[in-house]
Amino acid sequence: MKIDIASFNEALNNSKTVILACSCTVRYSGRAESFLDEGDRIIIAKSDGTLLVHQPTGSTPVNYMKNASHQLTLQDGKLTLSSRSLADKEYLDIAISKVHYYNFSELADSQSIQLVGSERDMSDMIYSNPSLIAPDFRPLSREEHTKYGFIDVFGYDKNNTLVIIECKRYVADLKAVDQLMRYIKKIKQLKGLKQVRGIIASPKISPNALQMLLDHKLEWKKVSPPKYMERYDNDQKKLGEY
Amino acid sequence: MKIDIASFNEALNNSKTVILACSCTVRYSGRAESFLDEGDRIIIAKSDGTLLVHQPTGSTPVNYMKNASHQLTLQDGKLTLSSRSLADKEYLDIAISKVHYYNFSELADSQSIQLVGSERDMSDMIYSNPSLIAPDFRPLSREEHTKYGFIDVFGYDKNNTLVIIECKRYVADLKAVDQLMRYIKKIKQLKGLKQVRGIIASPKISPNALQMLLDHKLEWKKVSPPKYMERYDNDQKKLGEY
DNA sequence: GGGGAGAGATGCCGC
DNA sequence: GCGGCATTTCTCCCC
Repeated sequence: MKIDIASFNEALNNSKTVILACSCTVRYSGRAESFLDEGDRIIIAKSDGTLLVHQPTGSTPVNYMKNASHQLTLQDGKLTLSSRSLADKEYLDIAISKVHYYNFSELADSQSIQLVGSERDMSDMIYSNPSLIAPDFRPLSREEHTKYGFIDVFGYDKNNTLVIIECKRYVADLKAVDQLMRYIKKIKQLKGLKQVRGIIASPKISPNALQMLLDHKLEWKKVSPPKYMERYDNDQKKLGEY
Repeated sequence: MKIDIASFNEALNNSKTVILACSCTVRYSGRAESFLDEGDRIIIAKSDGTLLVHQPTGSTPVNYMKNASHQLTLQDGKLTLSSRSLADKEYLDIAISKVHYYNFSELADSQSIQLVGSERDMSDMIYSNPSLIAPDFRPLSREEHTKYGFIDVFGYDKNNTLVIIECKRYVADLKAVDQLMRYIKKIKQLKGLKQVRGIIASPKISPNALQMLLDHKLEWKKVSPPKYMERYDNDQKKLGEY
């Protein structure tokens, strides 16, 4: 397929979203260096300077650029799409041997995604329902970004011992234990406390992480992140059943 | 633009890569729940069951599916692209109000990317050039996946003290120190050693991470990941200058 | 802009 | 399959 270089570049420079399917090689230089030999790819160029190179399989782009400007050139019969981010010192060059098809249009989207079920939702839930941790647990605050560190929830147990809770939305791993231990060490140091309880709240925990927790006399409490929309949908279904 | 539902579904079911630009809403339910209100998006459906929903800005897909099967349906005048991954219990529905354009074709790509400058390349470099760490450093092995943990490089210094090196390709942070400390603790325990040196090798380190390192009598050595291709290019340029 | 941490993280490798 | 970990991580939030 023939490509109209002038109109293609005009689209790139006029806030259009450009799609190009082609056979090409890709060379990248920036934070690392990469080369991708000849093959068919889908290329997306967005108005914000994003450029994505997708192979026919896989969910992540094989190459990409951010905050870059792109230009299509034809020199000595070689068609090249170049992307440059001078600020980040990143360079990407696509040598195109065959254009399968391309398209572009002005796209408008002012919406942002609403998502439920994050770790933040989990700590909110625990704060509102402290009995999920223990019957006598009293959450004190949810100061994520304070001088004490970015702690998900902390409070006191029935013996007035300070409790630090680290939430994980899926499997808690060794890194989660590292994190909890680091927070506990810092809090002990800052508040001059001898004893602080540490709890990981997650639906699952890896065996090694659990072992490490127990080795350091820390605790695990099984808690799952909330999914309000799902509950809403289920409620709606139930209503419909009547 | 009108869409040919039968041929669209045939493309989805016959290993084609499908591109669709449209105005739509997106609902997802699976590991979490999400909703995205009306706006223009680019949708990519790959032959391996990947589905990506891209907004006109941003480098990451706003929604996505993996290992799913997709189907376009028209019911009561409502055009819907549904993606299902029964194995993962994930569901994504795109309600399409307007089709801007679409395209599909059989894409062939047997290449995989060659990348230089990773953490692995860095540990290889240190293993080959131990003087990057210290004049008398003797690397012993690069057993990344052993019972001792996934240690990048370890060896002995001039006093025959065991040295563990953790490489980071960019800024070493608190998590990197956590990791190094965990490895050291484990090695001390397994080998019954009293003293083990721990070194983070990275081009940069965050102030707090450096503080934490020094607090625990660990060390930082400034090392940058190699970029062979860049060097090759520079050599070529230099050659051209003569 | 840098630091810290989550993510529907993803992808890779090893067991 | 799970576990551990890097990633051109990306993204958000706060200082």
